[in-house]
Amino acid sequence: MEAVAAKRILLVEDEQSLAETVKLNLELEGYHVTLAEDGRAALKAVKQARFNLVILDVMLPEIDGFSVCESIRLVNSELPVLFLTAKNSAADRIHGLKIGADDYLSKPFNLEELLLRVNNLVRRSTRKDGEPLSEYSFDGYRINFSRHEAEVPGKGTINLTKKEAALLRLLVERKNEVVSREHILEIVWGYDIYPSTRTIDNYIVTFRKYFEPDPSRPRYFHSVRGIGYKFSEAVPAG
Amino acid sequence: MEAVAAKRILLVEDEQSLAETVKLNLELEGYHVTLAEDGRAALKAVKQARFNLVILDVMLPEIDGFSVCESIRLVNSELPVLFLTAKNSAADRIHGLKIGADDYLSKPFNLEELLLRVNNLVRRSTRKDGEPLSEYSFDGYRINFSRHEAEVPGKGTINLTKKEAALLRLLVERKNEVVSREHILEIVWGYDIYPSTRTIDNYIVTFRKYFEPDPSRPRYFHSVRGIGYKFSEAVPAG
DNA sequence: AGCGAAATGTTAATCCATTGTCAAAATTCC
DNA sequence: GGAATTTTGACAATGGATTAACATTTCGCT
Repeated sequence: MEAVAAKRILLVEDEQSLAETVKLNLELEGYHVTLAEDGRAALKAVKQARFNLVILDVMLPEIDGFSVCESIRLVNSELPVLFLTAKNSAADRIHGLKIGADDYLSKPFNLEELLLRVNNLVRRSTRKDGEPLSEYSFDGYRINFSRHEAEVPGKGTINLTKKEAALLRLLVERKNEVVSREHILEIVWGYDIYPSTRTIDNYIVTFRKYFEPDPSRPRYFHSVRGIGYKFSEAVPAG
Repeated sequence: MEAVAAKRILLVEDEQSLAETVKLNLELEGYHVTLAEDGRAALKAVKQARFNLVILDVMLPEIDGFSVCESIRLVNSELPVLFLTAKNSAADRIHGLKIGADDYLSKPFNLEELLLRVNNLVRRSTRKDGEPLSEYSFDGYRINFSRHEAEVPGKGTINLTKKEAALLRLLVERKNEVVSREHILEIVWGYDIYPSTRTIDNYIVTFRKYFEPDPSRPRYFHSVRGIGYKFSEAVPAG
């Protein structure tokens, strides 16, 4: 039985004592909490590490919480954001929700309520999607993830290694979507492992060798610069 | 192009006029709304049909909302539940959240806020694999942010780069509003990067090439002199 | 109206971070 | 210990982001 990795929360709050209280309580709930004291630090943190939730104060030095949320949303639409703020007019709440917040709690807040709402958001966002794919076919190729095999017309059967199978499955399960390098690391490698970014590319190279008729002009395994990779079933050749 | 099935909401509220108002507004948002006037009817409805969200009043004849929620949770732990109620003590909210509510809004509530929270809950819970979390369509164009693609009738599919996607998204999210150059720089580029303002124009040029039938006479990407840019869905041609 | 300044449109060229590639090193697994 | 697998590091190649330069439009001003 493997231990479940602690969910990670980015807490953005400049008020020292409040931040400490919240952090402590979240940690008691089993979360791993990173603290950022202003908007700039928050954006930096989001770029560098992977979080399951961001708790954002609105009134921050430097960059306000709303802007931080907007910036996050342009790049990452999945990451749940919870606003925690003294601004409590309906207009503020609506603004927050409109720019992509998932919840909005106003100060002074009840700690237990915060924890419950946090649990909700984290639970919802980390829920597994359906059955893991065990087999997948496209254009005559056939991949069997549980057996770690791939059949390639003309080439015969290829044995996939563990990591190959894991990464391939991830890309196929998210077919047509761009999967970010961060996400790949999170899922295939795990949170606290940081292999050099060359590592991922190497697997892509391998996949291209396996599946691409012309590896230098990929039809299936596309790279999206600055973000990650995308597996897509080929479109009819032009 | 397949039509997306309307999301289904079960609204449990005994107060006639309020129920009607909420129902109407949810329907305007494109939801299919079923109304139940008491807890018993609510439970029956949940058994008979599939819903994407339940909006529950707490004070109900026959069976109160809390009990309804608990019953639902015994059978279905996924179905999002939103409480909508006059009971607004912290204790009530906590109780609601504890027994499995996903959100808790107290009367009197702001209608827009309700709609936003409903959207949130439904969107997150109905996301299936491969379904984009964020897509935007207008006039036959289709922009898919999770794929970083735009479909243009007649031209096929265009790949969007990182910055293109970010800026496009910002403009689209603010459709019909003017977004200032300063704001664009802040949100898309960040706070310590100052590219020449020509840079933004270049992206606009690109967008016009992608989307405008006649790039020199923009219908979608308008510049507002001295301020910034505005994306607007085309109005009927004059 | 006509002029000039300022803002925006447009193109092409440059720069540089990201990715492709491969061989060698490190690690893991029998 | 030896084979398979994974990771790293060096270098090349690529393509997206940015800028510079020039064209055009807009708008205030007389």
